[in-house]
Amino acid sequence: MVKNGPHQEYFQRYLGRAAFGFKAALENAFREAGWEITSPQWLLLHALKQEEGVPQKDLARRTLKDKTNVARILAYLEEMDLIVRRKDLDDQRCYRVFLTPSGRRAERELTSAAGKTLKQALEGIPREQLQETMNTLRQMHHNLINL
Amino acid sequence: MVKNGPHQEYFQRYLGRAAFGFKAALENAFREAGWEITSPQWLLLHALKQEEGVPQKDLARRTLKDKTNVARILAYLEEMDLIVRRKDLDDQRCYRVFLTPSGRRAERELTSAAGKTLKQALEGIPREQLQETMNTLRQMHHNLINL
DNA sequence: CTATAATTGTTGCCGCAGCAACTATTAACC
DNA sequence: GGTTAATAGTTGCTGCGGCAACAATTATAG
Repeated sequence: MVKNGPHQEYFQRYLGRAAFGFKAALENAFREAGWEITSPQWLLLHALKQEEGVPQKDLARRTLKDKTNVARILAYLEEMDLIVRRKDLDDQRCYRVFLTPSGRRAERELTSAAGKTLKQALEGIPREQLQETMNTLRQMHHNLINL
Repeated sequence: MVKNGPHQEYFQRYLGRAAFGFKAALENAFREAGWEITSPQWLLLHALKQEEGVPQKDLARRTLKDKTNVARILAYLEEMDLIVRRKDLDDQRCYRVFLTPSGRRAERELTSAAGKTLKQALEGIPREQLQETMNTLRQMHHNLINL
């Protein structure tokens, strides 16, 4: 505790700054690409691209978001004509969510911009060090879920 | 891009989960310690402990928060009797923010709980790997600020 | 000394996020 | 078949976070 204390406090700070800074950089890149889209909105579009026609519940599970939240973000995306929600005829409780053509275009361009941003963020970091870092983050997440 | 793409996408996911999971674990630990305090609120208390009597502007800079946000969080903390704001007599524009006795006690107990939580989160991760990870996160943040 | 500019903090608006309570629909049980 | 339980989604409330506009105070320029 005495030996590790200071290191740990720095760790916490760096983790927060990296995560937060990346989110900001993402939204800047999106804006420069001509899309006024937030990072949570993009995450939903991205999840939707990988599995279209699913009910909101599944999107929530995939993106680790609250179902309430997913509903509201989808409402925004629907206003922007990036997605559509259609009632499932077999189960009238749930919607089936689809990308519109412009939603598909948005997802493609935004994902491309996100890829470039991530590449810039990781510039100058050796491959093995990156792998090591991912192991750390994964272990950390694993430690936290049983808590 | 083709070779690093998948790694990078995982990186992004792990970073988000680690940061997010830690925040949740923090607030659980706070609750178990008997304090209904959020992690941003604790960060402000912690910053205040290190430098008391400063105007809100300085707290905002130190915690990387918007001044608007600091004002609102301080309002909550003041309602809970953890801090007090007194007008600076020399410069009537700004307040001087102080911890109350129970605020000082809260900061001590919360910081202790946070230290334990961080220790648990980093359990089983070798020292050098942790150092390497911190270097990565620091480099990442550095890459991002000029963007 | 006065007019302008910079600063400190607040308010309003929007968006993300979690929780609890609610409606509507489907499933399960007897 | 009809009551009960489970599920999908929405609404309300609260708190974090950023941005723009604003009032009040101080600093600066002429």
